[in-house]
Amino acid sequence: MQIDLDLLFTWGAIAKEYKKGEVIFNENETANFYYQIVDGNVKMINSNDEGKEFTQGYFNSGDSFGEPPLFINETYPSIAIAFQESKIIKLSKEKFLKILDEYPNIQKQFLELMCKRIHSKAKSTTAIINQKPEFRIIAFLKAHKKVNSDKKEIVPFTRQEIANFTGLRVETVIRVFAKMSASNKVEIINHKIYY
Amino acid sequence: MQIDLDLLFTWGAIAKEYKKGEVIFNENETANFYYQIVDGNVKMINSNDEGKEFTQGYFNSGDSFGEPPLFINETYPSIAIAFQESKIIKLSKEKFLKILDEYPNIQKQFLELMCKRIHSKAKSTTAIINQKPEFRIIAFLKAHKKVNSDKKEIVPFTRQEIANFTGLRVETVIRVFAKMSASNKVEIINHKIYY
DNA sequence: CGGTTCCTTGAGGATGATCAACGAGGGTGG
DNA sequence: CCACCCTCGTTGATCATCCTCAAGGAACCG
Repeated sequence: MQIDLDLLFTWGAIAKEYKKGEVIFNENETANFYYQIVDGNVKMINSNDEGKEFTQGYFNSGDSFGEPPLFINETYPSIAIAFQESKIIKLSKEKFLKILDEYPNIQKQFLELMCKRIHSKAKSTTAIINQKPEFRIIAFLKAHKKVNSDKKEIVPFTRQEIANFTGLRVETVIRVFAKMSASNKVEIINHKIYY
Repeated sequence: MQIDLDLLFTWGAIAKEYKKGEVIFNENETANFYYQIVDGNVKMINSNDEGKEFTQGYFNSGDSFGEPPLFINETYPSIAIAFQESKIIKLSKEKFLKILDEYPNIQKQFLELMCKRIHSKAKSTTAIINQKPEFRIIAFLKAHKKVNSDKKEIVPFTRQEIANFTGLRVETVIRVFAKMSASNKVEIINHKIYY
């Protein structure tokens, strides 16, 4: 889902550059802007007391993120961080909500987007609860596979990232992949994972 | 969120009675209806191979449920079961989508509802990942506390239900509550939990 | 090259799951 | 009214699993 860039700029949006690792918004902060990535990518995470990280989601060029709190007067449940150097469009909450009022079609697309998010969150939560690390990891791999072909593709995530997504530890992820490789569920060539 | 009953009936909705434990829709089933509870309540769950249950959510009188797949052409990610004898309104997907088109205000309310769901799912997933059973349970208690008073209220869930929600086992839940009672984080009077 | 960042392996320990058995309460029908 | 049943709560013992900690090794990039 993305709103047309020209439209955004017409309504007074500005583009901002974020450095790698820069915080875009913080947990518990009030939501004042609509964000849409022009170029780069963003991760949303939570970290607990001991510094363990949990990744809520990755967002790439063209994606918007952090919308839900705009609609319901809630603070952000997670931190958003630029994962690489990124160019991101910001539009004030008021203007954003006005756009939705003016263009019912855009509103509908957002409704659909939110439904997709709920659906995928329901699936991933189920996978996480299901305990078995291998199960969690396979669910992650399936969810993030671009094409649905049978052909194995390289997995563009580090083991640490997969750990953060699945709520496991790096070492566990590594050991599970070793087992999965032995049973031909994935291929590992030169440390790179193919699924 | 609920659509006005008269409006629903005008559009051809019918009310159906479900017995306690009756399945309303199944996992992986195609979504053909909009459901709204008139009376009773419904739980959405997933169970894994070993029969362990995970509760995605409870829904009560006035709530609608199972909407996301209607918008995105996906199957249901979970099972919906009547938790008590319940009276539930069904409206065909086509008619439901037409209502949303005709009444932008209703569509907007659904958008807000979906945002609330995402928000609370983000919060509960974070709590679950956070590992520590006590942490998970406290998050559950907080999320389900009706009033936000300091006064302790009775917790209207069985330990099994809390276990299913938090992804823990009953015995673990019991032992954690025993500890929490000792440290005055909850009160337990006659097996009933107050938080 | 030299420094990051990422990956790997092993040993040991903590913790929640599992299994099994029993207790307690509440409702129902004879 | 009480005997029974059914659901819910409780407890202890044992086990499997993943986390932790520690120490290196490999790959990649300027």
